[in-house]
Amino acid sequence: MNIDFSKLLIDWYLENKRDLPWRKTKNPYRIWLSEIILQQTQVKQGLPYYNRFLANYDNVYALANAQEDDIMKLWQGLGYYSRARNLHHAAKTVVNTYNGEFPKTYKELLKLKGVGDYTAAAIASFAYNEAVPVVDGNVYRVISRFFGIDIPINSTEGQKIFKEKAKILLDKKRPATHNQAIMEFGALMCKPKSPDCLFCPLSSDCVAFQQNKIKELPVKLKKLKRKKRYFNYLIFQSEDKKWLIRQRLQKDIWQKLFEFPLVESKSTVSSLNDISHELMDICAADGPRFERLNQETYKHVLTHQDIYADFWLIEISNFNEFSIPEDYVAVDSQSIRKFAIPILIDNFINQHILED
DNA sequence: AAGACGGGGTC
DNA sequence: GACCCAGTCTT
Repeated sequence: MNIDFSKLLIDWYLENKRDLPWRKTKNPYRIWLSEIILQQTQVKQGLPYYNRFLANYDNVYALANAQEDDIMKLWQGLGYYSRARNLHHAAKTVVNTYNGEFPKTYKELLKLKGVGDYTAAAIASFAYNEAVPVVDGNVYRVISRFFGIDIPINSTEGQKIFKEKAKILLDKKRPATHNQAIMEFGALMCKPKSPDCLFCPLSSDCVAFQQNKIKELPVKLKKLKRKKRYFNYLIFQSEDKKWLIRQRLQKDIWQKLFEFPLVESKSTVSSLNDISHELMDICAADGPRFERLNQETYKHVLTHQDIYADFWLIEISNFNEFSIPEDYVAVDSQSIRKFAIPILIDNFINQHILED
């Protein structure tokens, strides 16, 4: 049965697989890079980032020697920015601790920052053909449906059950191909919505298909408390059209990205009188002119929060007249492009050409 | 064991 | 609006 399952999967895979660059190499650096980028990210979204990273950082030494801010800039727009920070950290580990050679086993790979259970198994099997099963969202779905398992895939018990199952199913003779196959199968055939069961090579033995439970499986616990946050960005603009930005360093969203001076409020505010900021005290004590630049409040949706953002213009003669704290950087419409910024800010800049 | 962490795509 | 995506780390 295991052999049948894997053989059918692999036969299907060899006929139907997509042509993806990280499948053409055994280079652990490239495989690792692709796996980090593809965490919680669709191939279509990650592919251009993979190519850009490789064009800029051809090998682990180049990446380890890079400036973190440059890596963040290259990562801009991909989300889950801890991946980029951990990527850099792990690159330095490989260079400094492993003498530039990637660890060659699942167990050792697991020690790298940002490399968890899935990614360690992916690298170990793809690059070194180690017989360890990958268990990602696709694998959970395929196994859940094929065996008709309705234990929640994101429960502790579910994780254990599905990982055991994946291990039993693995074709130990060709783990790399098997792992690629089951994930590709989940991505292209056994999709979350409207899977192609009529063309599925496994449908005759698929419990979910036979019992008409495709729509019910897999089961997933949903526990998402969303909160609303209200951001008021202050665009301090000098007469020579420069703006102040600052890096986010607190333990919060967008860590290490840059943004305009920010005041968070309990709800949307109708004027700047309702908020205060250190820079307003420093630069604009005598009631400066200000206006709201955006017509509609921006709504930016994240996993755990909805952000409502307004942008306020505060015109200043010249930053040199004031003692601006050192963590602020003055940029113009060109130089701000060098900094990693959240997509929300990027959208705003693109929609409001604040130049002449 | 539960929360936090982005942005894009689909239905 | 709800769900999903080649998950991991922190608390």
